[in-house]
Amino acid sequence: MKTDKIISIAIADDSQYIRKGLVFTMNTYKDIAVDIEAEDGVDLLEKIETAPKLPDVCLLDISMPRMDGYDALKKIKETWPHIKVVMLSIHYNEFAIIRTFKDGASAFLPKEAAPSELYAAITQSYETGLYHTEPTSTYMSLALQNKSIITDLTDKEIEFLRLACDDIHYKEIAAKMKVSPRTIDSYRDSLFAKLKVHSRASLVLFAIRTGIVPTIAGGK
Amino acid sequence: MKTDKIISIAIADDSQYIRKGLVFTMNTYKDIAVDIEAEDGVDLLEKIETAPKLPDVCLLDISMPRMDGYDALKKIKETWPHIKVVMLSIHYNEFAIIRTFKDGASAFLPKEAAPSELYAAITQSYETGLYHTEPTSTYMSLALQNKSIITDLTDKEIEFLRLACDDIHYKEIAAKMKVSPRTIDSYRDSLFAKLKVHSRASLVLFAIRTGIVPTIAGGK
DNA sequence: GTAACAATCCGTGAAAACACGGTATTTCGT
DNA sequence: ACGAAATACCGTGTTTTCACGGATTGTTAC
Repeated sequence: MKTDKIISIAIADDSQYIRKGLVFTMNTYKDIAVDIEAEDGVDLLEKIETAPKLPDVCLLDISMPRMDGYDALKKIKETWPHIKVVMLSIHYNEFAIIRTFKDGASAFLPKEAAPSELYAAITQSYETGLYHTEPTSTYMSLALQNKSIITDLTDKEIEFLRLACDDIHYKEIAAKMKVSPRTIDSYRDSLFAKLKVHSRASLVLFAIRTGIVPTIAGGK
Repeated sequence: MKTDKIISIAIADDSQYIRKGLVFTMNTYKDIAVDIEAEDGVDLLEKIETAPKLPDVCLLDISMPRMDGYDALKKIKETWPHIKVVMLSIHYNEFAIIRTFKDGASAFLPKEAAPSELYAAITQSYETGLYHTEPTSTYMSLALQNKSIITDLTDKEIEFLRLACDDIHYKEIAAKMKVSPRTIDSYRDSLFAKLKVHSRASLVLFAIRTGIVPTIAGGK
């Protein structure tokens, strides 16, 4: 490595066994030290605030209770823009990748990434602020050219999406969102167009696969 | 412990970091030895077959590529009925629990279970063949009294369920299953009744939350 | 100030999904 | 060999979902 500094990292993941595995793996690298372990976004932010010194890089999962990785990333980059964030998630798809890079992530790896790739992502993010792999750079350039499947989703669309993942009719969603059922049709139609799907079942799949709605009930 | 024998266990989970965390955790107990590590059901069965001696207990995840935990459990109990199986999964719900106990599982723990509970489940499964916790024994007695939400799902219903988790109409599912669209209606209606839901969106949620359909696309 | 764009809202008709109420056929215990 | 129960199958009508085309408001760019 260019520098002999020891990179201080924080790890946030709700599974204690994954945390243990990651800490164990990272500790095999001499120039990396795991200084913070957190089990969700809220926990992570608290621990960063009270730590004697800020971490250089955060390793973030997406699906976590209380505060998920999307929101934690946003907060971190707002508060400490120089902290680099490496996403590490099972939700490895176009939407999640574009969304997190837009919010300032430095890298995005799938959860099955090899330790050596994780190490490369952390050190390069620390040194240059960015680490791209084949899928992530492809998605990014498509997004820049507006050729991406997915453009931004609005807050209303995300709210609708969450409510659509339940055993209720659009009429009831309209009541909960306090808008007309016709407006719900519009949210749905615009989501269909953006995601290139044609059924509510597909919306549910999208919501779960991106982590917008938790896999397990009552998670978020 | 009653016995001073060292319990030989096998671990199957598709995440290398979870495997590492579990091995690390289990190795802190003197009377447990992790002798087999596998990344999916197929891998596990191969390794059990070629091992110098059979494991006493298997620790099984549900969602894995190639062969999932449901099928791996079935194969193990068919081939080596005396091997005890402890399920350890994020899919901790009534359906998954009842289904795996019917197929001969000895215990079912959620993925966030503490190491001490995991240890208790393994040792007690080894000694008595069963380890129940509050949720699992409640679900089991409800199932015995036929008061359970979910009775068994037929093979056709599960096949339909998998196909329903896609952006296609029932008509196309009927074509793929080579039955009339009316028959598809029946599969759907009987699933609605068994699961007490009223929409296809809910079927998708059920399929993902039980692990019948993988969270990530193209997984199984 | 207005063109361009995005977000919100809406009417209508066609298509799909869903509810209800059935009939064969098979399986299984006795 | 029999009835009970589970499975596979189907017709019809209602409700919901979806597609298409359009109107209104608010924001930004110049």
